[in-house]
Amino acid sequence: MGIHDDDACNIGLVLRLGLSSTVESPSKPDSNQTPSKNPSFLKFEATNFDDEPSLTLGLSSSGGGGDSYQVTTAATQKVDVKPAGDLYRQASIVSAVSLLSSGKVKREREVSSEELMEVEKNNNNSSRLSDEDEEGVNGRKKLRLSKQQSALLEESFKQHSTLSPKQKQALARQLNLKTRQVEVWFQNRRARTKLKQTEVDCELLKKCCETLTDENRRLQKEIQELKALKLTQPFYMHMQAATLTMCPSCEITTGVGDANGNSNNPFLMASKPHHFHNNNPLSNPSAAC
DNA sequence: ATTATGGGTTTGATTACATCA
DNA sequence: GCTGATGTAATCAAACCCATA
Repeated sequence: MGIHDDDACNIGLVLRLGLSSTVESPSKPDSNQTPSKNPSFLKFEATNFDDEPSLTLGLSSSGGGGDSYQVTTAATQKVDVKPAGDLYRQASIVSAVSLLSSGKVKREREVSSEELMEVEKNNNNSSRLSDEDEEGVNGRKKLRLSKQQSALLEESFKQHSTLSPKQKQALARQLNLKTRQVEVWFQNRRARTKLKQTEVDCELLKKCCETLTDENRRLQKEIQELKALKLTQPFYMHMQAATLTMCPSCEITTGVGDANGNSNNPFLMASKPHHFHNNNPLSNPSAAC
């Protein structure tokens, strides 16, 4: 799966505050969806006190929109595997890399010429089911890739997160590894990249959740204040309501007569800071604004 | 300063299962 | 429907790292 670093930034938040006690996300994933098909879906239920304004924050790999309470991120797209040209282009890199046996890295595996011969021999046996060879004799001896091998694998992974059989074989030859080992390395790399990205998404959503919870609490308080105000001066508020308009996307209430937002109306909400009007995607859930 | 060691982390490998041609 | 190839998810365990005594 090709997960790009900037995916984490490609998140839009929408916050709606309503008086109903339930909030439904129309674009939430199908409940039958298996985790493997939508692994990045996460959902948080924010505070919901007094059965009034409630908040749901979700993450889906599909684009959310409309009235959904969702955070969306474009994650885990499958990357098309192109023909092997890119890999072959790297052959010269590997050749050079294989000459650089510095031995300065503590964990780096020293590869003797005998080992290389052995691996080369094993490369001829590249079938998925026929790589069992030496395992049974020596027990589970774990291979440690050299720094150069790891570097080339990483380089290849940057270009293709999955490899065709021919690409695997070519790369295995260049690395003096078995095809199966290259295959396993890519499997693990994909899995761990995905896990890492999920953790990043999770942290991001936690922060979003905290932000939105605070905002929810603030708006809840604001509603209570307005209700109290309405009770004390019902007739005056009724008259003022006719002069108010509301932004449909972010529900900022403004006066009609003043384009600058200035008003001498003492009951307008504009005196409170509107937290979402900045460029920070984390604290700017209302993309519509 | 050196060494042993225990715990945490990284990573190569295996297994089970799903999907698709 | 069966089969083989290949993918993901979960897991194991060797190798490594590092703080501590």
